[in-house]
Amino acid sequence: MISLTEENYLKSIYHLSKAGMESVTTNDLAEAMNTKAASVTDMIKKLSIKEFITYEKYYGVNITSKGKGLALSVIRKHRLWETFLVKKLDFTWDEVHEVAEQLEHIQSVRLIEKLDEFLGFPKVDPHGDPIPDSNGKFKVPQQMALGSLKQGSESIIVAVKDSDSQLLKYLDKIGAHPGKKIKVVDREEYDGSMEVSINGQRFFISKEVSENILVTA
Amino acid sequence: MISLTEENYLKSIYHLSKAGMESVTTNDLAEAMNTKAASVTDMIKKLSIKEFITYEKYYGVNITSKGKGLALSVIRKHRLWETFLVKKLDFTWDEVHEVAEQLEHIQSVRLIEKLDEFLGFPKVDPHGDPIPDSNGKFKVPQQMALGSLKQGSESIIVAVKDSDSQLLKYLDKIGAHPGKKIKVVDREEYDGSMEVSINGQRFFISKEVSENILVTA
DNA sequence: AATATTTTTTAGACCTCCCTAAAAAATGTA
DNA sequence: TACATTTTTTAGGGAGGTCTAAAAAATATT
Repeated sequence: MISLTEENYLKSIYHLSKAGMESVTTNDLAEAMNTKAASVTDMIKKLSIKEFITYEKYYGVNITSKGKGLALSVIRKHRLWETFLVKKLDFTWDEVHEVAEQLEHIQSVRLIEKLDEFLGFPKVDPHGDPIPDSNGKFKVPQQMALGSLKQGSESIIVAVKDSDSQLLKYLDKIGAHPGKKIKVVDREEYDGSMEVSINGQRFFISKEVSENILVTA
Repeated sequence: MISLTEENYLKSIYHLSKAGMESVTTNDLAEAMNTKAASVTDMIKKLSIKEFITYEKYYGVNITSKGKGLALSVIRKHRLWETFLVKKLDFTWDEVHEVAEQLEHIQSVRLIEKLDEFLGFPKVDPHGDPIPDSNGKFKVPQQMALGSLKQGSESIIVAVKDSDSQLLKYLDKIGAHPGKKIKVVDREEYDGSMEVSINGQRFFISKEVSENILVTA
């Protein structure tokens, strides 16, 4: 049996190792989990005994395929629940994260298969992130940060990186949803800010924002 | 903050005090919670400090109105989720209990209000039990055990007492759902068994079963 | 290379919830 | 009423998860 806390650690380890490639450090994990390094050391010992990760003292953590499988099943549940909340219960996309953090830990294979079916087997969640299938497989989306595009280039929004509620509310306001076309009208090299056009309207967005909008060519 | 375990204790205390009227004993609670009397003593101390119950040594436990409110909100969630599982995800009524036991602990007022709306503000769950509103109010159903009816009497099934999966599967098989008419054709005083007719078909049912079928005149 | 700084681990402790064993109170019986 | 039985509580301890403080290892600086 795996505990709720262990699932959350595993999810963080999975996400951190995707991002950084290198093995995950104790400190990174402590920050991600909002806890102290000492607590992390305790937990990673347990997770490595259970063979969800491999762990070498003073070096860091690597996720095993067993661990990856479990992390992906939690991520699958999280994204299906988010989709449910937005599509069926009319939540806005900035409201779903917190609740999905709880729902992702419900243990019932049948429930999640039925939910998937009920939602029409969606491939991405409301933020544009891919939903793994029951085997943990999903298409790696061809995506890059809007902030890395040259002036004049046009692209389609596919996802939003951060799930911060403030950011999502803002993107909602300017109409920057997955699926929408976005054009880089102007780009300021000094501070990385840019002027973009969405739905024929123009907006100035900061570097921070432009790096959180993921687009495809 | 209230823990998952505390919520479960409170729910049990609520149900036991409904059933027995008297104050709830440590042993009853231990049996209901599948734990030991000593553990119960620990927990009821905590719950009484938090003023969800009053507790007198060697006497027993009484639920406070604060405690009742919380128990009812958990019960509301449980029954709404059961309704969701049956109505939207095509679960059968014998499959829902276990999953609803987990879902009932999800903390989000908004979620449960939206879910209620999505389901069309149902008044009873799939087993015929009333769903409390957000203030904990619900109509106390006029109901009695089928087993207490005289030979020849006709009534309508309103609910099923036990949520045991075996029982529910059996009731499913004979078509004994809430809403259905049922007639006591014959009644055997020796062992309390009876012959009943549902949908024009006749079945022999044991005393145990007849006491778990709740009907209204 | 020696020293200073940062990161990580160990040690010891606390809280929650559970347990077993034994003591205390309540209840039943002769 | 005195004794036996049952119920409940206390005492002490264990597993999961957290923390702070201090030690150990790794890394950076001079």
